[in-house]
Amino acid sequence: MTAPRAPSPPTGAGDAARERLLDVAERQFAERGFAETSIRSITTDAGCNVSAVSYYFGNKLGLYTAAIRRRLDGIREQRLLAIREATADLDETADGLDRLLRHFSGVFVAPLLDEGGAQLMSLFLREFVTPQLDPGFLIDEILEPVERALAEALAKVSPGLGPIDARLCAMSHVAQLGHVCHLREGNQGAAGVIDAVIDHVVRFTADGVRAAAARSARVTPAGEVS
Amino acid sequence: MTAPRAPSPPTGAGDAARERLLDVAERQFAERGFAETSIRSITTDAGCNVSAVSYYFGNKLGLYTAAIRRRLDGIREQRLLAIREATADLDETADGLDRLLRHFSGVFVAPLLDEGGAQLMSLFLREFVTPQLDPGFLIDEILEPVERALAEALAKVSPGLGPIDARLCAMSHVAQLGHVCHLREGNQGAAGVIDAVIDHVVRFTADGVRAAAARSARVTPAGEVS
DNA sequence: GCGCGGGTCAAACGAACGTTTGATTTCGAC
DNA sequence: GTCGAAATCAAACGTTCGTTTGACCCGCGC
Repeated sequence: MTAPRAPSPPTGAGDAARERLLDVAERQFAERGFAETSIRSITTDAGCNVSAVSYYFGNKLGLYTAAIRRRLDGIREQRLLAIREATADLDETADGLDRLLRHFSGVFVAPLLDEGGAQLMSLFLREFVTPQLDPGFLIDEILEPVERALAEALAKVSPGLGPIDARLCAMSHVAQLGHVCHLREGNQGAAGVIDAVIDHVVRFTADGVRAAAARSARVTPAGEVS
Repeated sequence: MTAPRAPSPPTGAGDAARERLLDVAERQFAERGFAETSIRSITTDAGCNVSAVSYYFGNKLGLYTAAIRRRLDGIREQRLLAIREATADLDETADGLDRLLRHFSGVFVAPLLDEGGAQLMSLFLREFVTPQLDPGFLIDEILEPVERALAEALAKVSPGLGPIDARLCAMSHVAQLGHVCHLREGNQGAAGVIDAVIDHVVRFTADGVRAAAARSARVTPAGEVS
């Protein structure tokens, strides 16, 4: 009698059908959303039986959750790593802010340019707007950690920028990048335009951060750290 | 024999049930999305029969379309009016940029603070991410006209700012405001925090616009208009 | 050779859905 | 009072959905 009928999935890896299901589910959930995608459509594309979903993932929501979780940690760690890389060799010249923003932005939108990467962003955007999981799940798992790390990095490379202003500036930057992802998903603008827009976003944020830092420095007397 | 069984809706207004259906549909579609909301749930809340939907709107998608259309023009015109108002009395001091951004941003997020206004923004966000209508419908109907008008206004109040930079800066500003709407929808941050965030966004964009205008003025010799 | 369990399958189940039908009610015009 | 169209209704239709069932296949240990 089928062992893994329990709510907990059976194994962890090694099953070919399991991976195929996750691949197809990621694509179809991203293209059409959770409710508009049927289990039968996924299993047909994956070349297996409908009962494979309940066998490996318990139910439809389990498959959806697994498809998101499989990618979530990777994306977040890529972004956090990009921040660390850009702030590691900081003791050079004064263009640390520009290098940080440019490197981070490149990593942020990189999935958009890959084959199949845009659909991954679409999957996250959908879960962000129409949560099937716990509301705030994606905020806690990606948005908040990345924004926090970016805020700390901004404060590090921008003398005089207070923590609150750094947080707000990080929000502004992430907001712009997310908007670019929106537009790119809707086939708005060819892939070549993306680079120009990213260039603008990096300059725009850098100018905003510098102005905020200057404003803080004017309030807090110069030479005083923190 | 029922007259308006044709795909075209019967009357235009005056029916109480019709308006009740639109009210309930707007709320439920905003809360749960198109596919997750059933006609029976809407008609039950509206206190009428399921066939009223096909009677007044043809089918479920017709009801959804009517619910969006009913609000779309109003929101867009409010935003465009806010831009015109802020650029009309321009021949005053030099703080035209700040006044424009502050006024426009206030109107943009105003629906969020009303009772029932947040759900309206949620409805638009959902259609933006998971289009049930023609893809790009909302972009053409709201995003593009508003961004274009804002870009023209930015160029007007910012001497030296080229049209392309103006467009990009308008995009950056709208992106930040849309992000605020996202967070507000997810109950992130109390209503009081919104004002502080909007203050930051206005300052942030103003700094970015001024820097872009200064950069353009450096490339294009001063005194030369366009 | 045999048994056993993981993996896969076709088939069916019950529920919920969007839509349609045909009758009934409502109501102003005459 | 009567007629007709608009409006509303209960009921059913056909489809699709997520999920479950029970049998079958295959490879491995003994």
